[in-house]
Amino acid sequence: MPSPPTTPRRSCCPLACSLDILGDRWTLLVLRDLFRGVDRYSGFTRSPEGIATNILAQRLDALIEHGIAERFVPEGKKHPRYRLTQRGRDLEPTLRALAAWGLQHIPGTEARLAPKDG
Amino acid sequence: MPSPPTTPRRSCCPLACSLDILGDRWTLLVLRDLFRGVDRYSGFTRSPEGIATNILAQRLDALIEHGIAERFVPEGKKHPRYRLTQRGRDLEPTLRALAAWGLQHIPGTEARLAPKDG
DNA sequence: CCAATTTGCTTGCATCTTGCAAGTAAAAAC
DNA sequence: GTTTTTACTTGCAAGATGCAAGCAAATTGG
Repeated sequence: MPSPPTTPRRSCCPLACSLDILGDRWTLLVLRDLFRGVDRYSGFTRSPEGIATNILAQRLDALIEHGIAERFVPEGKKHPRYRLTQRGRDLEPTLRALAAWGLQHIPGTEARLAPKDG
Repeated sequence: MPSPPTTPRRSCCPLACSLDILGDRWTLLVLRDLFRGVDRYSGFTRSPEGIATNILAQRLDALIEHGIAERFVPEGKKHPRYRLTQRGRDLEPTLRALAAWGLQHIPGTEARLAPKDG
């Protein structure tokens, strides 16, 4: 469920609205990690970009609030895990398109997000 | 020609590098306008999101610096115009994917970027 | 079972980025 | 040739980000 718009939206343009949610330097990287199977807080912090923990906490909360990811606690454990929802998985084409562009146009980039399988 | 990385890149991940260039709330909206055929400074400011002029100038400069857009002056005119380069046009799949996601998942959004034609 | 380590955060603060409102000189329109 | 528009720049307040600590609960190791 997308809660009522937290950030007042700038327009009804779907691109603008998407950017209200995803348009910053970190959110899509957290998404990328989720796609790769990272599911624990400490996992995200180990990615090479080195996200600060306060930013990470904030981004995870926002992703959950927007229904893109969810928190869950595995049987018999206490530490929470994170996973994508369907809404989050639907962002795969976006991530692939962006990554493909980077790979093609930015020298020195290397593919990591698996081409077809995870 | 991509000039030597202006912003020190956070990693060699193509997604991260793309986000170093495009990952903010305005850049992709300027791109959207360019795709729609907006080619003048004042045109961008009339989009419903209402970009501030200092941000616009900054973003246009960055897009040009990264070879995504270019400035040109039409015959007999003095005021500059802007257009996408091939590198910029290659971002179309990304814009479409993001817009499609917004359209599908964010209530109250309306399509504008033409489905096939411009 | 108990000590040591890891995890999942929060807090504080300096710095960078945004947003808003004016201001301006050159260009274009009338 | 006077009015309007255009394409910016500047200044400043407010918000976001980055970094380093700090901390209690959870997990690991012996």
